[in-house]
Amino acid sequence: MTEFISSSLLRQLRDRQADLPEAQRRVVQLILSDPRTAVAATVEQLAQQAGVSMPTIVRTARSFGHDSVREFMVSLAQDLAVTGSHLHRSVLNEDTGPDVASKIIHAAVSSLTDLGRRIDPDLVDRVVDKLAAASRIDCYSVGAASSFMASELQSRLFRLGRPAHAIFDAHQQLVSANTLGPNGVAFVVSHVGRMPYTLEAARFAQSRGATVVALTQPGTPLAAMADLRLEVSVPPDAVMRVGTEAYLAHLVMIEILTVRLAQKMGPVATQGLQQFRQLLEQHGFDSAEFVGMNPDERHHVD
Amino acid sequence: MTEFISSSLLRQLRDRQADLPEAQRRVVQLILSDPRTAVAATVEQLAQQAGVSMPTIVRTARSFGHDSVREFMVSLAQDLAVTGSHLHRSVLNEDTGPDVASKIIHAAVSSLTDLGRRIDPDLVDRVVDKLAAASRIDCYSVGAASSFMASELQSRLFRLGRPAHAIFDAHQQLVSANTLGPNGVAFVVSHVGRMPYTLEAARFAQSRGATVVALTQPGTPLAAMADLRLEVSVPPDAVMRVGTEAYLAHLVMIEILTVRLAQKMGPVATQGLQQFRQLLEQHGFDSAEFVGMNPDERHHVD
DNA sequence: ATTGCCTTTGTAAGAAATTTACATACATTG
DNA sequence: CAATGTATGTAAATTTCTTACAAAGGCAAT
Repeated sequence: MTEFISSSLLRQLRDRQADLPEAQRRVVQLILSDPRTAVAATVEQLAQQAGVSMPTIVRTARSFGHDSVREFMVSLAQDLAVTGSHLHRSVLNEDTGPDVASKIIHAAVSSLTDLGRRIDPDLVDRVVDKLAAASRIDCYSVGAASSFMASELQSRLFRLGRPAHAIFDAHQQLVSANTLGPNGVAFVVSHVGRMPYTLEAARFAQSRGATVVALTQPGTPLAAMADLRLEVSVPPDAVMRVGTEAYLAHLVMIEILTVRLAQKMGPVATQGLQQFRQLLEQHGFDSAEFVGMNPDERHHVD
Repeated sequence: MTEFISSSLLRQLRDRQADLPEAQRRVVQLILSDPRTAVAATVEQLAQQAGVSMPTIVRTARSFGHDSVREFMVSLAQDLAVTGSHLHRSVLNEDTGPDVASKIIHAAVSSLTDLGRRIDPDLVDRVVDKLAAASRIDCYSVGAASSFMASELQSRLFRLGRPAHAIFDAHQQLVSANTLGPNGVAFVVSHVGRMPYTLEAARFAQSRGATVVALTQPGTPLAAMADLRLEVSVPPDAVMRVGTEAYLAHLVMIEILTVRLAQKMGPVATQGLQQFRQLLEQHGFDSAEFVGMNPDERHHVD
């Protein structure tokens, strides 16, 4: 239903401005220098400020593939809301408190929208089908972060009635790999994707007929060997920024997978979940804090 | 520098439509029924489709505090880019794969932008100052998710040279609380914020003079007793409880805190961090995988 | 070097869209 | 049942956007 917007108009403006004729380049520079003001301006104002004629504004809009200035502006406005005009996203020392918060949030948001652009629904569905049919799903991971992801995934799968386990210990991963068999799935979560022991376990599982699903970034050894690659690429971190964006992307990916799985497994699973939650709450547990959430609660499938 | 946009225009449209006169209500309904088309439409088209006159469109724009239709549309476009028009954001059974992904991502994004709107930079700075000055920072948490958050926080603080510990065990939380003292900080992470033991530990720490910082949702017992409340509320229409969105918000909040802390602690800390990363990478590690790891867990990798 | 063509740009007219001014209809209240 | 106020539409006025066309400059081929 909803389409993701083409691709950052702001970025296009920045990247292609050099190829443009003089007058249009000035227009682009003006827009780039203060996009928030620019979206609100009329063609006349823009022309005046950039020191060009009105038709040049129209031409500029057309240069970027829009039929009318109006359309171009709408596009720009949407883009602006997402990227917040932070083409330079690293936090600087002189940034004030609000700046820091805003930049970090914008970076997070744009990494998620990026995920949305890159995601391949067919691949997701193939993974989901695999998960739905698997005789066993073992989630391997390394590192605190990935461990959390793996156990989050495991608990969600488990609550959907799928036989899932989370395995963090390298040795136990090998043991698991040995027994997965042709209908088993080894779901490996590792952003870096080059942890020898875990890789070895995955390869072993694969050699015994299991399917290896990898949640990792593109170009890693893990991605290379996996049967199904859920690739999440994240912009390289600037100075102080550490992997938050990868976590966010992983979490969201896991949510997408499990929601889709719940949906595909139909009302039976969905109902079961609801009952489960009620049960938990009757006993005074808070299901959410308990084991992460179930997909059904948030995006209740009905 | 960057300002966050007022507050969801789409939501306003939905909520206030009942109070509007007939003709304007029809306009709002038309917009709401297909916002993507609406932003691109002209006043004339809109008027025709809604079965009203052109001035009514102008009036509607003004009803929502905008001087011109143009301004109104820009606002709408920005809003649309963020919330993706999913006012009803639950996933439906008939949604296709792309729909599901899109809805989930939009939900995640809008919960983050929401965080951006609500965040109080002064409060953040007060917390940061506390963390910078603390003689000890103990991070308490409960549940798989929060545990991850707490250790993530701990390891970041630790790498900034702050004496931080992550404590998940209720009993050990009490022990810690006993020894924190007046310059200590108990940083409690719990979205639900009503876990008796942990609460007790926090109260105990407080009674002994320590500062209690809480990362939780508004209105919880934890929020009520904390000295400094970092409140994260999941979007109001998020039906049930914690889910991915709360995690995302927590992670981002932690990032904001630690980045700000690094910044305030000056170039020394920042440099240290950079050197640390370089060191890791020289040794073939990817710093990303380390994030969230306790230093003593490092041997898992390699 | 000059001609001719192509590209870039601006001017000014034209078209389209938006806003205002005003009039009408309907309801509400004294 | 007037009188006032609100809600709406009509049509004109205004603003904004687009097109047509012409001028200026550059580049290649003669």
